[in-house]
Amino acid sequence: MLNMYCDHQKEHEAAVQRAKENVLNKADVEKICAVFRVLADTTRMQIVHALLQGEMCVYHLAEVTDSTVSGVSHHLRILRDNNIVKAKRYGKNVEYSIADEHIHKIVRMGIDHLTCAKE
Amino acid sequence: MLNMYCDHQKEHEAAVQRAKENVLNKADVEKICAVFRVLADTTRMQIVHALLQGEMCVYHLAEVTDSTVSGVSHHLRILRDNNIVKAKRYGKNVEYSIADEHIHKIVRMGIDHLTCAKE
DNA sequence: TGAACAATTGTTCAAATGTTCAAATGATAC
DNA sequence: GTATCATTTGAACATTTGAACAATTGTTCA
Repeated sequence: MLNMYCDHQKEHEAAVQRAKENVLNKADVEKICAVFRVLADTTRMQIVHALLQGEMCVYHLAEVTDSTVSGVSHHLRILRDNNIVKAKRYGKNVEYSIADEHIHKIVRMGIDHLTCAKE
Repeated sequence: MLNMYCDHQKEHEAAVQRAKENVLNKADVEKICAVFRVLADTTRMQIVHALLQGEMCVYHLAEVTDSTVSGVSHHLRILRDNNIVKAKRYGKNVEYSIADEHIHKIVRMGIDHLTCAKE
């Protein structure tokens, strides 16, 4: 009998109820996860972290992150497509920067979670 | 000539300098990314979001997220291994909850980023 | 003990992902 | 126009990943 499945149902009924009422719709979940998915790659995280220090071109990003220019460019495309960084062309060079104040906060939070976990 | 590579080097020199001085070490980057990687899956995001409403068992989580108990259990293992949720056994049942105040904030931030992007 | 329930684990497979190299595009200066 | 620099793109490859199923472990109660 399904209703008997969880002995603590009464205690946790309210939480389950709230959870069912607050289900995020599929599209929203997908969008939220997309941001995290983009930030879940070490090379991209390094790129974003570098850009928190200021505008920079592919070449320097490759230097700082110890990757190839091509590789970084691929990652920058993903970051751009997801509105995490933005690009500006100055003649031959393209300078990248963080697109959104939220990204600062999200990354900062990730770092905080790390340093807190260390203690 | 490498030094000539970026015409804006002078303007962005400082940022590059700071970025090089602030490089996160490999292990730290990996740990930060791990959190994001775990939160980057739609099923896991739904699980975490549900748990933000309160403690819950696998069965209810499967119900709320419209997945199989087995699948949810696999995901819960990943979430546990990464200190995102914690488990408590009450007799036959295991109740899960969010492990860390930071997770609340990180997820909240992800949702904020979404709603802000909508406007 | 065994029966029934709750949850976890192992394995397999298709799909998605990151990295690399070579080629192509964009931009400037001659 | 050509030459050169800066960046992007495409394709091939290896790796990682999540979903699904069956089998297993842990717990309670008769």
